[in-house]
Amino acid sequence: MKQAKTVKRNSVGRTPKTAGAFSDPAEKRRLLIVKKATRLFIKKGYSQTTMRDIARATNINLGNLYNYIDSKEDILCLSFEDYHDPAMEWFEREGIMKLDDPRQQLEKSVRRMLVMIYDVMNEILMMYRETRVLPPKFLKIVLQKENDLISVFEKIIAGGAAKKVFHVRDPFFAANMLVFQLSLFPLRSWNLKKYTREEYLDLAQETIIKAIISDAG
Amino acid sequence: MKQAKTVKRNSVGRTPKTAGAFSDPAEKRRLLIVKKATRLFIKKGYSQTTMRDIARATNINLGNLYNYIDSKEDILCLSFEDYHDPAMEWFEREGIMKLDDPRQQLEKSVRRMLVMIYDVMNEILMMYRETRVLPPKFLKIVLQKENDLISVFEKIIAGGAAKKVFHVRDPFFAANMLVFQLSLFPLRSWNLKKYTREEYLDLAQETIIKAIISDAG
Amino acid sequence: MKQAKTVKRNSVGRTPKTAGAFSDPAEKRRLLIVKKATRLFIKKGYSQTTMRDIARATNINLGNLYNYIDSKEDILCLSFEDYHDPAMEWFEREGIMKLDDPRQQLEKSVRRMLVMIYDVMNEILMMYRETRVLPPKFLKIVLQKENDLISVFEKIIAGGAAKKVFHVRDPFFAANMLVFQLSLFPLRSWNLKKYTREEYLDLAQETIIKAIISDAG
Amino acid sequence: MKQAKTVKRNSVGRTPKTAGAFSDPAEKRRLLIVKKATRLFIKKGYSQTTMRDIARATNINLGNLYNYIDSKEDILCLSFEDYHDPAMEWFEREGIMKLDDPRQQLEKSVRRMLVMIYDVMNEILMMYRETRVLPPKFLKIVLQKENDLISVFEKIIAGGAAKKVFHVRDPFFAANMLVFQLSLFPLRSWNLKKYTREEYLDLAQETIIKAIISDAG
DNA sequence: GATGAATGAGTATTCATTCAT
DNA sequence: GATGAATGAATACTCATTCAT
Repeated sequence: MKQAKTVKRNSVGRTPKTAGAFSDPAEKRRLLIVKKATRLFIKKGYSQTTMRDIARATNINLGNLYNYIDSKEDILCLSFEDYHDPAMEWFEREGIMKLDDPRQQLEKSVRRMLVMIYDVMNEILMMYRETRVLPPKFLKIVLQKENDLISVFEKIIAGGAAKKVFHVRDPFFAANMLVFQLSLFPLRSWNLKKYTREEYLDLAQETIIKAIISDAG
Repeated sequence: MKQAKTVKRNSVGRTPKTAGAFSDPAEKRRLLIVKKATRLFIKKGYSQTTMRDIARATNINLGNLYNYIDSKEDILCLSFEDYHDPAMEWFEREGIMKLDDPRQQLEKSVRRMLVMIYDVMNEILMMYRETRVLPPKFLKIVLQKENDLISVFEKIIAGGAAKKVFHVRDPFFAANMLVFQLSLFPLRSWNLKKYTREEYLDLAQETIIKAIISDAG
Repeated sequence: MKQAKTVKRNSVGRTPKTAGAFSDPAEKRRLLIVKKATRLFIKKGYSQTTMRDIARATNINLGNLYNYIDSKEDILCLSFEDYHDPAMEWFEREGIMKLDDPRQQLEKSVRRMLVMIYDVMNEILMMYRETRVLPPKFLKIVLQKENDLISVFEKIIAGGAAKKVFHVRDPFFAANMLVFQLSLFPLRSWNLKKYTREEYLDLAQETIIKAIISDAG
Repeated sequence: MKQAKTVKRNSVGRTPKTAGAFSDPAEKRRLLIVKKATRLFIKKGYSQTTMRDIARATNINLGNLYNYIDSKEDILCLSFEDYHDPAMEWFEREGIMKLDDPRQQLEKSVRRMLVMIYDVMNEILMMYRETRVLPPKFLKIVLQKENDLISVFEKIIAGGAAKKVFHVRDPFFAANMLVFQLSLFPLRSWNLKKYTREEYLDLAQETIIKAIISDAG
């Protein structure tokens, strides 16, 4: 919040991801911090996690921590990053948007997203909870990424509707609801414990897709 | 060392709601505190809201505040209360469970819940975010109330399925998804601003119900 | 500490003890306060006892309390009073100082003091502990009263020494030690629990007197 | 929620006293805190001494204080420690218990204890006053140490009684009284100011011992 | 005299962040 | 880069005392 400091403050605006990024020991250290801190944020909440907690968890001296990150808030921002990118990359990689069959397109996408989200459910929950703490500038970026995912689904739905395979009145709204439904598990896991991972995935997929496909009304 | 306080500690054990409750000026004051504090929790988050903030917002002296509430946590608990009860009361009052037509039953219920939730969206969002801060004992109560609502919808869905009006594989899961979908607006309002209240309500209702009724798969 | 307020502030300088003192309902109330507060001071210590505690214990409204006493400190002062007077009165009443036999004089006095102190041991302990809180002016009075008792014993001892019945080098010192020894039980009761009241009284009396009488050295 | 602190919490469990303890600058700092705080406790009482007072007195920043101690109570506990150990160590070192002559044994012991107590009279007084504040667990330890001293004297007295040198009915009681008498000066110094240190020591020693030795009754 | 709400200064403790070494 | 002590502002909560009714 303070000010653009020196150089380090690439955190929010960063994503260097140059080839050498992971061989950079400083980057590696930063990653460790974010990972451990995220675990703590998940367990105790952002506000209740102290820098001392993070120092202890990472085995990095409290003062030294600040050689890698700028502020506690900074860690949260770094923690938020990268949770959408893998999703978008998967769409790219799998060439989903080039599929002809809308139904297959939808099914594959929904299944994949459900799986990805299920596996990082704790992080998702944390994000829902701690979003408010984000600095506005960073919040915008996060919301934009969320929007990107919604746009992808909007396209898929609109495409299927054009081909009369899907029956939705408003593709944008449907995409919003769909993406929201993907988070059912992270936000309600306390009530869904009786299902196995596979049971959940099947049920969720079926329920989500039915609303797009069916023409009942 | 503490001491058995006085009676005040009705917070977790429920507000009395006796006929005279609202004529009790102390009760009124407590209500004011909770209301103003809730606004602050919504705006800044629970942890970031200080007791001084609350004192300022209520125009009640900081020390005096503690004549009405026991602790900051206490205020949060009081704030959580009463958000589910109106829902359950409505079901009772309207005799929803006695309706014969499952479709009508479902439509009326979903519409009503969407409306109620839309109108307290900020409070709902706050609850999603601050749940972790709740003392375990109180958390249990809150989750139980949430469960009550799910149970009602589970009954409606199971009833309609028995009559072959609805087509769902797992009524419990469907009820969970349905109740979750009701919160679409509070949790994603930032992306749904382009819809008017009525537009949103119609779209949401249609989308939610379609997944229950349709037999496509 | 504040100031000599109105009239009420007779507390420290008081001892009205007029015939009507106890029929004065205000005085009665004050007495109740002091008695109950003393109990609390004994149990929890002066600093740890709050005015709210005292209000609860006396069933007198917190604000109303201040119609009878001036301050918390005031209560402590009132509590200190009157613990020496009964002792001095006993000496007067019994005509101890007029006895001829120094040994009998000493024995009767020591026994009586031991009994009196044993029966208010908690109050004595409290006084040892909370003396520091007393306002200097009042402290002086208390110490003076303590001194009065020492003086009485000094006279008895000096008298016995003159008659060659007692063998002490320094009657003033001996009196100091004697009066101090009287408080053995209040200050060390945790280690003397195995004695009955009578056992303790006998042992203490014997030990105290032996040091005065004997000529061994 | 707390967290297992670090190692610091050796307070109740005793200071390590390893050879290097005093070269440890942190230990030195802690010692400074305890020493300065003890002075304040003596002067103003524990409850009336604030952490800010202690910070000011030690010239250590208020927050920084907590890098060395865990709580205010912790300081009091640390302050209580070590006041009995030197006594017991002296008995060991001087081989007092191995002396044959009970009278010499008693005289040396009483003299030494009187001296030691005289020189820390303020601390002793403080302990009498603030004992109540101690956490029960720690209180037990303190009382045990007190008991150790009493036991030593009990042995000496019993030994002398067996040899018909001392004449006491109940060695345990006599030891209790004796140890109590040792504290005459700390608790009554306000009335003994007219004696020099040596005068006091001589008088006290004589008085205490006479009660043990003499067979008058 | 009785009530209970109000006041405001104070309390121990915490914590993100900085800095000298 | 690493260390751990230092900083100072903040935090929830308390309490003796006052005051309007």
